[in-house]
Amino acid sequence: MSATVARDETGQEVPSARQQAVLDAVLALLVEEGDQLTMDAVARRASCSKETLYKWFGDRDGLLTATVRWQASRVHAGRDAAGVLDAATLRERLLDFAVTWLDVIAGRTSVVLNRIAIAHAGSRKGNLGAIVLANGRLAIGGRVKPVLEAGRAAGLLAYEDGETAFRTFFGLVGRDIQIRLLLGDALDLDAAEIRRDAARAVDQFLALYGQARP
Amino acid sequence: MSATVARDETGQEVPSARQQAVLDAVLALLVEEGDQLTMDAVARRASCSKETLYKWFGDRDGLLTATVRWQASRVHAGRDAAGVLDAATLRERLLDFAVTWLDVIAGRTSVVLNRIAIAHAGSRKGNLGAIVLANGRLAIGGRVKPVLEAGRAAGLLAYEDGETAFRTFFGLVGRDIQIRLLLGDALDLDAAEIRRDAARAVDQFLALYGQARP
DNA sequence: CCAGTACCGTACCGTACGGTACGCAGCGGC
DNA sequence: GCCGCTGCGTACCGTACGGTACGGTACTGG
Repeated sequence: MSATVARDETGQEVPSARQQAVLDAVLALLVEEGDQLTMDAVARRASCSKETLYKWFGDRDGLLTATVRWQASRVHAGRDAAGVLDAATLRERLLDFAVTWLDVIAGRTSVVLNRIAIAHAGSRKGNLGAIVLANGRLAIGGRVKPVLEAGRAAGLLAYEDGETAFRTFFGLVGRDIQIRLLLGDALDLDAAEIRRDAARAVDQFLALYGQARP
Repeated sequence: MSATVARDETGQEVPSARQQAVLDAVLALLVEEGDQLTMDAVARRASCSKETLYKWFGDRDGLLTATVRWQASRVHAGRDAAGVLDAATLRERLLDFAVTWLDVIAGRTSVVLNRIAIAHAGSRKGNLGAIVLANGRLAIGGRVKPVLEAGRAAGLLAYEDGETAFRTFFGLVGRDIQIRLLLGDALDLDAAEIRRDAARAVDQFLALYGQARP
């Protein structure tokens, strides 16, 4: 109940350096060991006592939640410089989103964390799922939609419902990749393939929603 | 080791009526209780003994595998009458696939089974994931691609790689729906919305790949 | 009528794992 | 130096659950 814990701009507690090390250990274990993560293993890996884990994170769910948040806090990078768009810039911005998104969902960490969250959503108390959703699908949506809006304002895109347009973009980019990875399909994408996929998705999106500037 | 078990055309054993009842009990429990499925619960629900469960299915994994296969065997309906396509028929066939697919992935059973399979894929022995994949994504792919081929043969579609074209179709239909449901997002689609979504996806797909018959 | 088989119900076992208790070392404050 | 605090290491507890054993019942074939 100390009043000295740091908090970020949204009021979330930000873990101390030692706690971050513990959370990184959790991520490492998750990636290496598949998901049968035990508190003992975490304590051993992080060289801390189980009692400390329980003191800091409450229980196993708390540890998982903190881990997911911690990972999420790393992904939020990316600049969204605003301003009036031209066609080339719009394309480039969409391409950037697409590449970033594919990089994320194709990463081992994302796959494992999504698996955890999905399993969690299956057994009541589905806040983990909500967190992952908020920091994945919804976060990228929140960042892409303003770009689409700017594109429409500049006369480069035509659509009625921004949500629908974004979800189409999402579908064109992700296709079956995420579900296949979650289900254990090998399917490793290298950077070149990701760029190709992203470019194809952007081309298709612009073919559907783009229009020449009037 | 009785030699009298029935087998289907692919050599899979097909469960007896009593066994089917057990598997249905598993499905019901899965849907009702989230996924913390215990052998005790199954035995109680199906009014059979645990010993029988182990005799029939080997172990818990075997029971899960049989359940997934059993559910998969139900979905394989759907006529694929071949022949030369005209534009309206092609559209209708694609629409039918899209509606069917959305119906499946939006169903409680599919969500729960996918969750099980994904959790399973996270902890070694990922055959459950492979089975779900084979009967979901891959099965529908196998059925859609011939239709696309027929459309191309009829000069109604233009594409180079059938796999890519199909995956685009898949992305346009599914978008973020499956991952959101798996993560516990409420998002309940009624039949009308599914039809709208499916129609939009087909329109978009034809906008990308369709061409007037020369 | 008996033997064999199939299966239900239930008691039981072993263990893995979440969670707690306790001893001990390092360290800052008085 | 002594005291309290934080946190490591480890031993420990309780329980849920996978898997097994066993007794009892119904049915079938001989």
